[in-house]
Amino acid sequence: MTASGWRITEQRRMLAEIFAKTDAYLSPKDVYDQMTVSYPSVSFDTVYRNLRLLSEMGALEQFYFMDGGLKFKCSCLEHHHHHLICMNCEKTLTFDYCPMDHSLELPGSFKITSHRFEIYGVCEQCQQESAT
Amino acid sequence: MTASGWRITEQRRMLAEIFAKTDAYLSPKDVYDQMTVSYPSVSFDTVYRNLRLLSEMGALEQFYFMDGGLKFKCSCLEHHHHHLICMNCEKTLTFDYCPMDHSLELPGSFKITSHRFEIYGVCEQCQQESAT
DNA sequence: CTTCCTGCAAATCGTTTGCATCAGT
DNA sequence: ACTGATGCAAACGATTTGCAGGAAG
Repeated sequence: MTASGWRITEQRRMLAEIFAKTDAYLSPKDVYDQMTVSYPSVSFDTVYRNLRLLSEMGALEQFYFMDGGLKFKCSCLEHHHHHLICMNCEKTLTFDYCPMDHSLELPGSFKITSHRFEIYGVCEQCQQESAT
Repeated sequence: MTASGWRITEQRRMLAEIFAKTDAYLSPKDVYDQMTVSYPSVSFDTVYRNLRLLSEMGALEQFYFMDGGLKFKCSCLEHHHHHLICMNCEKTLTFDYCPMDHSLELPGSFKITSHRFEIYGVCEQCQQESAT
């Protein structure tokens, strides 16, 4: 997976494992916190460097939340899709509906290059937990 | 406009004018730069304070771009709508289509609280200018 | 053994806060 | 005059950079 020209270090292997295990968006701090559990000596900048490296390689999706906070998520495989994002646990669910597939009536000759569509809310699990 | 309990200062009047004149998203720095032209002594924190104040009052829409950068825009009147955003000049066009009006097939019992839909590209004017 | 990666410390950027002074009412 | 707003400087959090030592190939 990381074997495309880059060295496989323990830190990178650990990073990959963390993202393989979750379908949530993680902030650099989330990742750092998880890393330090089993590897207390990692430094914050190594986390940053490797997150950036992995997202430039395309292994991670990088993304800024509603509140401007930076997050990363495993981008494994994946065709075009959008996300449901739980505001509580920040796990994501994907769905295939894309508003761009529909004939939007857009003002004049605007050249479209990209779009962004996300739905925010509370996932089933978090609803149950908060109901207790 | 600002007369709902707050003092009308020259800085605030100027802020309002800047936003009244444009339909672009402006970063705090954009605003600051425009303010200093005719009022060189404003401070950055006053800009921040008033931007925050005006968006809490609902006069400005606050928003984090694709790149995580904070932006503001006049929210005058306005019913529910979404934006076309020019990546070049950051002006915005609004349109009424909303993907949430359509029956999306979403996974299970996710409780939706909000959504975000934006289209990015290049506006007509910027296309013409770059064509020269 | 060489090169890349790491950890540390310091730099930077955007934003916020505390405080004394100044301006609006 | 009173109170809230401003400007300054310093604090702050998140992210980036330079550099010397350490590990992967």
